[in-house]
Amino acid sequence: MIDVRLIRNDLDRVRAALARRNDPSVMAALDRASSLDVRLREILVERDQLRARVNSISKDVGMLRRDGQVDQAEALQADSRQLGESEKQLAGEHDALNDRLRQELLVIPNLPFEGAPDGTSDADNPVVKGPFLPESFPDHQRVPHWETATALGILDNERATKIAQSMFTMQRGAGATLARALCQLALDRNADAHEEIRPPSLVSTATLTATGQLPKFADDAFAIERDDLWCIPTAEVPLTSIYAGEILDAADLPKRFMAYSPSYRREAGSAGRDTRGMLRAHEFDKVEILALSTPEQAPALLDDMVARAEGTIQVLGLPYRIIEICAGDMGQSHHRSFDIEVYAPGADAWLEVSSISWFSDYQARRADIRYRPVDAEGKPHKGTAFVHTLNGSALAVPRVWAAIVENYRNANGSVSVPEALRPYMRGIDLIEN
RNA sequence: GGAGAGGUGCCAGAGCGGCCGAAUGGGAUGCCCUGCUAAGGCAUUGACCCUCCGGGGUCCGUGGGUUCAAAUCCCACCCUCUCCGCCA
Repeated sequence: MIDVRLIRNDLDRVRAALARRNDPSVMAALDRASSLDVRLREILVERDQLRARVNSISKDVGMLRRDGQVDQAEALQADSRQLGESEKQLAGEHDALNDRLRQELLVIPNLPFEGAPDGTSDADNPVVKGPFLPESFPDHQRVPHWETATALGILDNERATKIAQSMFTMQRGAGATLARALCQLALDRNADAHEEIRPPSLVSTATLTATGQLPKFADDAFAIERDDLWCIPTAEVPLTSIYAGEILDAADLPKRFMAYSPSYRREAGSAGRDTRGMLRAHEFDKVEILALSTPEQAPALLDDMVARAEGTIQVLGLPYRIIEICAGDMGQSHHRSFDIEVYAPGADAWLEVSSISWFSDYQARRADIRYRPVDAEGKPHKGTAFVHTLNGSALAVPRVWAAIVENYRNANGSVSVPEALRPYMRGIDLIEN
């Protein structure tokens, strides 16, 4: 969430920044938050003054009783009881207002990065690198991966649906091996700078709130209500909260993590879209990279993470482009965001295979992840500050899998295994019937 | 799942309902002493909120309650540890 003091001290700037998101409901929430904050502070001051009086009377009562002056003590107690009543009432009002303010703040999105492009939808996202495409695609690559893969026996979505539900997938044989090889490749390529984590795939409500999915996007997540747990929609969720509620040393930053994990999404708003093949599923595998950093370190880390995701796509030899997300199309928590898209000639579509984002201190404030800042000489400042968080997919398996099946399809219907994956394929370099 | 014990500051650990934001020890930092090292002396050492910058308030696992007053009493929940049960 954004800093309420920013709303208090520089409402115009916040309003201007959020206006770029092009969402009237956000502006309304901002106005409500602003006036709630004003009233909240009035009540806070009043409540604290009452508390101060109760505290000081109570001290006097204690002393009078010790000195045996029971009558005077009881008179003061009667006073204090009265004050206590009004204090209790004010405290209740304060807590109620505070809850309402927090609810408003939780749905107010992050301020977009000043340099992020303007725009209102994905149509306005500029291509900032590429596209890197071959001159043309032969006809044998113009076959959708679900046809090729089903024919080769490496994709069996019919049975996945029987076992679970629609929008679940199942890879078999070399297809399953290929999926796992992609994970292994992505992990190996990022192991130089990241600690590997195997996080929980089910998390608490607090954890899912920290990264921004709750309360606003509850319908997008699978809930295990009996146990008050949620299926993670991405490893970003547990990784971000590793240091929730903790204060880190500046010298330990950046902290960089990578994790393979399954990801679960209800895809509530996308029934019927991209339902074929591997393009959109309720469960998929992904390798995520993530950093906790100082504000100063964040921009360079963002570049580095984009370059890492791009490098993996390059080494797989897939056609791709990089787009920057415009202010009106950014996710709620995002400050600045880039997508890598791979071209799938069979489906004739650009597939988003990686999204790398900088969240400034938005998630860290929700998760309460702080650090002790230091000055130029390395001496600690007074106080603490929130870290910045960044994360992105190092590799999202299903869409890359799909793009490989389409781009590496041979004229006879077989699929070649990209060089970079062969070490992980138990000697399989051609997938055929 | 059953039985028991426990959750206090960076760590360990004390804490009678008021004199407790909290003893004591350790650690860390600064200064002093010391030829160097070891030892020693002194001091500092939590976070957060509001502020008319004088100050005021909150936090002893979390949330409620009792009381003029709660780390301390009561209730619920969470977590940790030990034993038993179950189990990949």
